[in-house]
Amino acid sequence: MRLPGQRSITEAEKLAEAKLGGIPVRRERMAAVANIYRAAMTVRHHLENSVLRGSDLTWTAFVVLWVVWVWGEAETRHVAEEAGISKGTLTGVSRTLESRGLLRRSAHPTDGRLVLLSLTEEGEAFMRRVFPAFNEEEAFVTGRLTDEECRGLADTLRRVVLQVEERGEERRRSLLGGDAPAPRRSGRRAQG
Amino acid sequence: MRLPGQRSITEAEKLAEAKLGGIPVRRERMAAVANIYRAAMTVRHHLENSVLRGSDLTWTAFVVLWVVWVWGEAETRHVAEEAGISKGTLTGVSRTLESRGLLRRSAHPTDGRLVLLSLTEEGEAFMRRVFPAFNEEEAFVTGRLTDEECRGLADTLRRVVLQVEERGEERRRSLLGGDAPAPRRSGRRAQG
DNA sequence: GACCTACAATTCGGATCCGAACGACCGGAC
DNA sequence: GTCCGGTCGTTCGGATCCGAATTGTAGGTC
Repeated sequence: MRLPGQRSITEAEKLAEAKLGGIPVRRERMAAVANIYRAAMTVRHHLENSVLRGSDLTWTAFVVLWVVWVWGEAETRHVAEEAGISKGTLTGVSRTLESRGLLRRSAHPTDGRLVLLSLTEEGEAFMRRVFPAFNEEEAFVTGRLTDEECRGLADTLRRVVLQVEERGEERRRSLLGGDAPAPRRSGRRAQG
Repeated sequence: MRLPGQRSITEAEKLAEAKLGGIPVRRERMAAVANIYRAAMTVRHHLENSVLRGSDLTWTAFVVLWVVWVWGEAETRHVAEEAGISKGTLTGVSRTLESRGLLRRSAHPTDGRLVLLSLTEEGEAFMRRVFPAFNEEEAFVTGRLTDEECRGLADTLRRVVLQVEERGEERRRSLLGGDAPAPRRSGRRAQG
């Protein structure tokens, strides 16, 4: 059991504490969000530079393969949603994976708007071979946690995701106060 | 108190369970890593489309500003490390921020190799104005967690980061078995 | 001085990445 | 049939993003 004073606060968090002396801050919330993102990037970096490097796959490409693998066959918008990328990004990633022979893109039999993604036999073989190694590294990065801590962690994080999925859109609307959201500086412009 | 059977497993996790029936998998580890990344992307997306959208700043640009803000003045390699991006990416991001008048780049007084980053007065004012709103959204996304759960979450995630930081490099070396890591398919080639 | 190793930021090829605009398609109303 | 609102995937401008190659400086040794 750790006492609060023994937590291993990072150097950056200490500096933030000093800088924010005069500003009211919800420090536990700040620390929680900062560490969610830091852990995610650290884990991604480790996996990209261990198991994925040998196959020259990016994290995103692997996630897309994984989603299609467990779903069997899926419509692109659902894959994009589950993989956490935009539809436009998926178009590019799935083309890359198709060119490597791992993914197949086929038309929906009755709805001409839809495109279905599925793994080729080579893609299936790839996942059967690489996923165990991937899972080994997942075990490595969580090596300082017990099984029960992993379950608790996943459960806690699911509640964060659920909060945003169920209340996020409403929240963003109320923050804008009815105004239309500002367009991004980058991105496609109206027809020239 | 939740019982194991009442955890809100996502649909994808159920499908993975079925697909992996014949493969030995450390399921708690898989769920932990998957939810770390999913939560990180969900939170990032919400913040980019709420407080950051109005200022037309990306998450990465904001993180860089934040790091420089709490550090006061810092060398670029340290900022890149802390922000979780490569030095090359920081060169581009800091140039973008400089062009908007939020960040200043200055030469180190004695070491000509170093570049120091600091906020302009406009950048300081920006952070004093935007950070409280950012922190409000951090509180929103963690709204279903208690203060104590946030502290526990941050503590658990720090242990994941620590594991990779302290053992990751050695681990990646041993996985490669002494071989040099394969180069990425993308990236700069030897001089043509 | 010349030379060399170490380390700094920058350059840049290729791949992502977002999201607004867009074109193709669906399905119901008329 | 034609229209028309809604929903697909794709296109594409601009910004990231990585990391190997490169350029430049530091701090020696000779």
